[in-house]
Amino acid sequence: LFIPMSFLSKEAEHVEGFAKECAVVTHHRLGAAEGGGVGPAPDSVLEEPLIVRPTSETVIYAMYSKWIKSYRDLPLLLNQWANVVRWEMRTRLFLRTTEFLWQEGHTAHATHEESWDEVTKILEIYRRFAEEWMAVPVLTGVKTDAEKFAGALQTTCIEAMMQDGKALQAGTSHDLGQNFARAFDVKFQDETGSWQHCWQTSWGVSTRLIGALIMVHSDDQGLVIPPKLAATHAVIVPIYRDEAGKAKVLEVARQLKERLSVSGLGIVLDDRDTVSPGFKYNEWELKGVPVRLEIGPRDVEQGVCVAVPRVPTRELREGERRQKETLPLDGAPEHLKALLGDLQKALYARALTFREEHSYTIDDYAQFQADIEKGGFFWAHWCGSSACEAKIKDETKATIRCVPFDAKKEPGACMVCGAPSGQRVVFARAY
RNA sequence: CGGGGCGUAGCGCAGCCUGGUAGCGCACUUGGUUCGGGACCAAGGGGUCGGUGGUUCAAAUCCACUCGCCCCGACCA
Repeated sequence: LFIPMSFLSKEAEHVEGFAKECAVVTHHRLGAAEGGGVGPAPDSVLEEPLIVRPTSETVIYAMYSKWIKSYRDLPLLLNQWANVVRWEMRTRLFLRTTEFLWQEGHTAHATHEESWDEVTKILEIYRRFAEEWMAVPVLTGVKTDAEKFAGALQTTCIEAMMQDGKALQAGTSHDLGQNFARAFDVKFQDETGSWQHCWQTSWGVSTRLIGALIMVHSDDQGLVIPPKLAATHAVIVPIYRDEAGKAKVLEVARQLKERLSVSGLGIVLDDRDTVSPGFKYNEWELKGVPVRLEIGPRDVEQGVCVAVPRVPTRELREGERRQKETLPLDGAPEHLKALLGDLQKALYARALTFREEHSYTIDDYAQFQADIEKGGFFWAHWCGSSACEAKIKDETKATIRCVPFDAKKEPGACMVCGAPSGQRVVFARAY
């Protein structure tokens, strides 16, 4: 949690990147303050202030330099879930909180080829998690020098589009080269006995992903949680009028819950009788439970239940409140699993369609300046100069989200200066 | 730091301009009718208006000071 201040200053770019947003611990004790109450005790000043970690490269690499001596010690990987603090000027719920929980990995390798493999391997894991679990389509690519991690050779990232057309960096994987190895003296002897600096990587995703999940899928009716991430897959809402009906319906509902639960699904039976079914519908939609199963007297007679998936309300057609599907109670687990699978795919497809509908190729800078106002991703040619990048940021607040890996190679001219470009990069306003 | 706004019932707000000791919705309590999309009717309980000082016969309302919070910009995963 605490990093000696001197560690931060060992890698020049790294300090520069984080110095402005560090919480600093200067005392280790409170004492009586002059005007009453308590204050930092003057005689408890730390000889060296401690920094509340904004990221852990420096502490971890200080240890790596002690642990790593031989090529036989490599590769080395350390992963931790930890809270970090970045004293940003402005916070934003889920997206940029002063303190946040994240996962950070740190590796050391013998060769650059090997460390780069690690960088791309992790990025691919992040991509798959975003797309296959969160149902959030992402672009993968490399950050420009202006946007990369402080101290890295290169930063790769996954970038998602929110429903307002703004971009969100959802995860990063850094190629640190030998920068930190040199700063922290992380060296090993190779097979020939000569000393080499390690090649390192670091990578992370944070609770920001929760913000991404909300901003990509949810609507004014509440959360939308992709089935693969939902703890509760379905809620059963029993419907009845009188005590006799209640007994009959609840009995069947309990059996249904049991059958679905043993098949591995998370099921809640909402048998509260203090609120109406309609209230329950809305409440569970608010909580984002993927499927609601209604079961009433008529259904019990027919041996069925009614399944209603939690789809974003803007998908609903005119005059149609919700799409409903009648499932036979026999084989309910299989039917529900199929429905959840469809829902997962539909959420991804919907988000992908949204992104594509808000992605544009553009060559004219004046047009870009006008169009950027409506949000979205803009694929444009860029000469590679920081000057053009900065000019665009100043004039439009748009940044280069990434130089995409899978962009086709096509010659073009920089949107700003006209210098040659080998491929398009993605511009957007970002959170 | 620069700009803007707000503190009145548990929550969300109106009242303030044009002073006369508070009102609405939700929530809560009780009774009844309801229950397949956030129920309805009736009867209740709950605040002294962020704080301090001033003006006045009288202050949520006017004035001064003060405390707290929020939004926008620069920063940023």
